[in-house]
Amino acid sequence: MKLRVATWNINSVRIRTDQVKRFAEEVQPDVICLQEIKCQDGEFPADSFLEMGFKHMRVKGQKGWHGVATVSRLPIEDAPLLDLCREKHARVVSAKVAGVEIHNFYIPAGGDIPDRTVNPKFDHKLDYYERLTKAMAARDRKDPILLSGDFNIAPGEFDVWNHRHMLKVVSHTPIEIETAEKLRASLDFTDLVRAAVPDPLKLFSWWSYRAQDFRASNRGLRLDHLWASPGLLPAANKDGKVSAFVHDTAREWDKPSDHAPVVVDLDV
DNA sequence: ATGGTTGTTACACAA
Repeated sequence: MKLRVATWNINSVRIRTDQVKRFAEEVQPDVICLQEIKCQDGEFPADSFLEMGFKHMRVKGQKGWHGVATVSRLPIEDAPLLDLCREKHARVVSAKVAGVEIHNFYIPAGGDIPDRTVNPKFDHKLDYYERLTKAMAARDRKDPILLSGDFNIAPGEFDVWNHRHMLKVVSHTPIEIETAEKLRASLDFTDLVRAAVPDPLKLFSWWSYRAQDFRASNRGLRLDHLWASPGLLPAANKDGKVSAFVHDTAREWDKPSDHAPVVVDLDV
C-alpha cells in the first residue's frame, strides 16, 4: 500500500487552514505532520480536516506557541510516547499509521547565541536532541520508524545558502551538526530527502520572512526532515531510488508559512 | 554592520 507522508511547519494552523486544504488537494498526502499550530487542542480546526478527508488526528497543542498535530486519512494507532521536553512544551506527537511509527517533532529553535552555557534556549535544544538520541538508541533497528518535523537544524553543507557564513549562526553551528549526526547514528537513520536529492544540490525548506523576495535572495535552510529507520528504509527505497521532495511553491502563496511542506512516498 | 517580517499575545516574545 502506498503511503504519502508530509511534514509542514504551518506557523499557525488557524490562519492557514485553507493553505493546508490547497496543499492536500495539490499533493494528496495520506498523512500530514503539522508543527507550530499555535493553538490549544480545543481550538484546532478539526472540522476542516474532517472535510478534507483526514478523519483521524492526534493533536498536541498549547496556548500561543509551539504545538503539533498529525492528521491522517488512515486510522491512527498508539505509538510509543516520547517525553523529551524539560520545559513541558507541546513539541512531539506520535502516531502509528499502516504499521509505521510516525514521530512528529517541533524541536526547539535555540535562540540566537550558540553557547549552551550562556543561552538556556540553546541548552534546551541540545538537551532535547540528547534525550531523543538516547530514546532512539534503545530502539530496535528493525522497527519501522519515521522521524518527521521541524528539526531546526540544517545538517549538511548543501542544506544552507552559505555554509561558511552559517557555521556561526544557530541552525548550522558545528555543535548542532554534530548533535544531529549523533541522533542520525543512534539508529542509523536515513535522511530521505537527501537520499532523493543528493549533494551537492542545494535544497531548502525554510526561507525567512525578512527577505523581500525569497526566490531572488534564496537565503534558505533545510530545517524540515523525514528520517527513516533501517526497518522502514525498504518501504522508501524502490530500486535504489527514494521519492521525496520539498513542495516549495507553497512558500510563494499569499501570506505563506515561512516553511514549505516536505513529502515522502512510502510503500508499506 | 545592520535590519529586515510574522503570529500570538497583551502592552513583548519568539522565531
